[in-house]
Amino acid sequence: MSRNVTMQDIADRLGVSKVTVSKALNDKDGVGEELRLKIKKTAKEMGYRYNTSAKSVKLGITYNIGVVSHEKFTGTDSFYMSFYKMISKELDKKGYSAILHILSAKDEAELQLPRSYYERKADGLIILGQVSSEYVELLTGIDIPVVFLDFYDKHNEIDSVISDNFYAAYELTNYLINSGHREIAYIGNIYATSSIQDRYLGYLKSLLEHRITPNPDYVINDRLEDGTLIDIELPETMPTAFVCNCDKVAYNFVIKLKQSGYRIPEDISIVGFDNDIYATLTKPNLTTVQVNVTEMTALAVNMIINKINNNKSYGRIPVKGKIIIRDSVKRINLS
Amino acid sequence: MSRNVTMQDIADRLGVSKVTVSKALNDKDGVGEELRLKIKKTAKEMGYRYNTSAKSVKLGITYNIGVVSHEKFTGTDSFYMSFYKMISKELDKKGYSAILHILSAKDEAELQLPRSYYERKADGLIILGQVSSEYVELLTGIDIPVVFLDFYDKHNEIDSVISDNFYAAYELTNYLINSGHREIAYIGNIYATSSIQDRYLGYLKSLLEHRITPNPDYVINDRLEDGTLIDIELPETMPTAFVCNCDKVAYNFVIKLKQSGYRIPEDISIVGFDNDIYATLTKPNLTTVQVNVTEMTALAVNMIINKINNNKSYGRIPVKGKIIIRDSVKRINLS
DNA sequence: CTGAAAGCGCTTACAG
DNA sequence: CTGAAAGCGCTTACAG
Repeated sequence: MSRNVTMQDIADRLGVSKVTVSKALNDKDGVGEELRLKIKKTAKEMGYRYNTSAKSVKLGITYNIGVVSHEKFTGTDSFYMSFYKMISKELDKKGYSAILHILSAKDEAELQLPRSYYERKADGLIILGQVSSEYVELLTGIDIPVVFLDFYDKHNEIDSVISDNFYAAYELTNYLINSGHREIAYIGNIYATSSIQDRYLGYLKSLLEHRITPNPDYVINDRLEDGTLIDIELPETMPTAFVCNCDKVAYNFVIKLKQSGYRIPEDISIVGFDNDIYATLTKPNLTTVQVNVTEMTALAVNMIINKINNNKSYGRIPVKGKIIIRDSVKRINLS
Repeated sequence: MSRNVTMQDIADRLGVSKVTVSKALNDKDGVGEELRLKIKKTAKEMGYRYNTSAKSVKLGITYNIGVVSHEKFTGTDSFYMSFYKMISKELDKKGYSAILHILSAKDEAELQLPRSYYERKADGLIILGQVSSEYVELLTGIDIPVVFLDFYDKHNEIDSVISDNFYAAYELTNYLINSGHREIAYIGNIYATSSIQDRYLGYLKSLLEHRITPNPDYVINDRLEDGTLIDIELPETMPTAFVCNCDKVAYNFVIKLKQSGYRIPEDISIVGFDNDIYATLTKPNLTTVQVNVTEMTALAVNMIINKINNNKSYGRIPVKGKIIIRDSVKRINLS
């Protein structure tokens, strides 16, 4: 357990220069194959550990990526924390490390950037989930690359990977209509997040395409703009189906419907979004949409690394989700 | 958005030396108060960002902590991911960043340490959750401090913060006995993790203290040693109460009991552990134990930082949990 | 194929 | 209170 073995130490032991050691360990040209092997072997024997900091000073590259997510999205049963986990694994594969920064509401309001930025600990930032447009504005002005994940903003210059909420909601509503439903409501605060909004728009497109006149009473609020869930009010006249903006809300809503005496799916059909734990906790199990976390993660990681290396621009990249058919939708006999 | 402002740049602008700038920005002695203020102001104006890498080369300190957690503990509804989130926030408060490393079963078996170690990206490691004893052995031999969180090993030299599973299970079982129960079973594979084992032992102590002879049929397996949950077999003669090693298992078990025609808590009482999402998903809501994540996190973070700075040793520190009384236990009339 | 020199941005004694 | 000098461990031209 020798303290701080350096390239110089290896060089001394072998009677070569540290330049040669550096080349050998980094698999660069300019070292004989035999010598390279010997150097690597000696490095291992001596317990050499690469000093990333030293490399960073010289090259200005840390091989760290900061991942920023708002505290309001990272509760106990958090989708984004498992997203972060995937990002961390994916970055690790590519030789990078992931530094998480939970963005507090206070720091967001005061436009405080994460430590990894102020202290040059990261070469780029992945923003996981929505932040205020002021904060987006701030992020577009900093001098390291930024990629937005699962969220986009009206700023057209930002690079983002999003799940194709619009298209998925459109398909899901089509599915409902093809199952014979005509009275279909949407549950979600369409001003709270762009996800909820886009899902609403996809729902709306499906309605319009099928010449179903949208009913304003059928757009039902589920939360405050800060994300706090509120009690969902049933409309005066009930539709035959509800599109819920997420499985959790669907779960709560199904309980409420049952308490009001409705049977699912006999009386009321329900679809959710996310395919998270609530989808199968709900009885009957929810027909829902599964976000393709794996692909989104891979894309975002590739984007940030490419942006770091050659400053590429990508724009907004939607990733298709997948409809999971389960037992919460009734097929209505068409008259 | 000037690229790469350095201390030298600030010094030049102000006609002082970079040494003075360094002292001012680090709040060290040796600069006039007025000059210090002027330097800080100029740094801000010029958009100076501290270069941690450069500091690290000189000082050998990265202000990063690696957090290592086994992939098997970090599923979708993961307790450990929210634990990690707390750690990240707590470290941030102290000026550190948290680098997550998901330990794959393969890397664990091959005794591969995380990148943050091999590349000197971290000053210390927090191990979140159980790893194999070979891996623990490996970790005790490395030359940066390590703190184990929510897990300990027979190695007595390791520093660890654990929830006091033993004591909590003891109290929980006492509560059952005080409620009139005498036939009490324990559900959990007592060889799978030290948590499950300690909870079992606390249960056992309570039994012994109350002169209740332990019944071997009342220790019931719930999982394979790799963590995969298995179907729980009901004992031939049913006890009046079950201590489940975690809420999730309790949740599944309650469903099974109901399917077999038992009512909870009228026929069978149940207690869980963890107070996670499953505690309130279970109907009736579970009486359970809440792990004090906040305090455990704060302790672990303090420990690792103190170990880095003055190599202190702590040993095994248990943190008390809190019993949450809900509706899953029946008070039996004592004859 | 191998290596001497310069430099990345910072901090730490030490001298004035 | 202020700063010149040395050095942390590495990499990048460049020369041999």
